Amino acid sequence: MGQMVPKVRFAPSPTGKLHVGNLRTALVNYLFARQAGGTFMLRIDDTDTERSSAAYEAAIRADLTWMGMSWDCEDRQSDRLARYDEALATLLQSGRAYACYETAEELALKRKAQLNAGRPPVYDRAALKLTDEQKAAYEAEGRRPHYRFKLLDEEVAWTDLVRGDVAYHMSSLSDPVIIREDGRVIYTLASVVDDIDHEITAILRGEDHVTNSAAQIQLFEALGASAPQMGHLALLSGAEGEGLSKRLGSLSIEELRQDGVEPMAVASVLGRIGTSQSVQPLSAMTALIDSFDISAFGRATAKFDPQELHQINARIVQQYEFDEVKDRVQPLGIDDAAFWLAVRGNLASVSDAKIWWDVCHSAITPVIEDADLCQAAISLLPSDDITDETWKPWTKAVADQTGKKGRSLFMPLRLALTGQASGPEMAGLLPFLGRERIMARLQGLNA
RNA sequence: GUCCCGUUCGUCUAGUGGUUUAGGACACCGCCCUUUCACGGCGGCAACACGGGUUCGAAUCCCGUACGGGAUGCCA
Repeated sequence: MGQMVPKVRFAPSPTGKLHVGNLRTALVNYLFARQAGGTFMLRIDDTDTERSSAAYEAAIRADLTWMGMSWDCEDRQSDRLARYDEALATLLQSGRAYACYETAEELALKRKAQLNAGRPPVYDRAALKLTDEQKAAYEAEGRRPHYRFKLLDEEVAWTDLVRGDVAYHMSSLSDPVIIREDGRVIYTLASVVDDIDHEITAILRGEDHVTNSAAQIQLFEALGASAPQMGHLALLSGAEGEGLSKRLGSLSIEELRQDGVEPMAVASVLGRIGTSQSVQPLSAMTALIDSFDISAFGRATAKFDPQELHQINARIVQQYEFDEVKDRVQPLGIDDAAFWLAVRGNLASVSDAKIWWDVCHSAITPVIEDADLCQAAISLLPSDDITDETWKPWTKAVADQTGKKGRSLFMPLRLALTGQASGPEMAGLLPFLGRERIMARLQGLNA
């Protein structure tokens, strides 16, 4: 079993945008498959037709593609409805599924009553006792049945890929509804049927699914299959410890992308957070794949800090060669490898290069902190071509003449030449400024 | 309410009864390097949620408490 080639799936429901919690699940599945030379499948879980939309599905695909996570095959639940009907028939025949006629309101009422009585809100299986006459009467009334899967009252145990031995008593669980009153299948059933048909070997998902998994293990067995391996990742929380995975709006991947976050920064953080491996800026997915280890994931909720993401991002950006960002900076008007090299060390995002491009190519308002020093600099600027060799002798000469050194020598020049207190190495920036701007800015002129 | 799960430096964690003055990474602070910032090098600060118990000995085992998370849907 340990030698089998894994086949895993990421099964989003297209009812919202991907957020960091979702994407982490996808990434873990992807890495798990890729490391073992297995198969990574994308499955669209669109059984909830009311909430699903094509736009969300497109957004999910776009996010995965942007991340560089390719999938080997895909399927969608809405294309497989006939298979779910067959599964229901099988279950009905073996007595593991049964028709129910309560309305949603009646069930809500029952739950409330149980809660008030201090009992767990478990479905009482009243429908199991219905006679054929009673069922006929409901049907005559216009009620359509929904179907539940009959849980076996026993302990379900499995060895979880991340949590180790897990055991769950089914007594506090309701028989899950698997087919709605209107005939549409519910995820609980559809997912199991798909996993069987697609021969999924491991299900890696969030810890919010543990009770689902317990029930679904019985479903696998009732359908004549054995359950795949299960792995339940601890959820991520925000800085305040609040749950993240169910918060649709928070930290969408689309948003991160718009903020200039690199896909590998996202992968570097999400692939390592909550594990015993340290988060470090990895510039290639292969590095993450090679080092992936499902057993390194902890069981405790990990805090996701967007600031850490941005730090990792900056370091990845600073390592890029011009060729790697060419396609993105050219539209900004930047087509100069030397310039990229000169400024990359101070960027937080690729598009920040534009800030320094503008400093070199458009007018700015210089900050004159030490006018005397600037005058000295003007008179001492070498007359030959300005290169990255110019800065050192020039500032040396200014230092000799003015007696200034260190910060008091340096900062006024930086402020005058760039208008900013920090930035890329001045020696490298100087050639791109050009003599004219240098002279003008040292005089305090907008140039 | 009930059922699961979790709780070690600011953060992610190592640690499965003695080898631990609790280790690493990131962050932070300092020094060095660089006549800015960053990078790099060196160093530093900093944690076993609480209370009982078991034991010669507990971060590690047991019980309880607190706090947090998840589940409890004709959502996924």
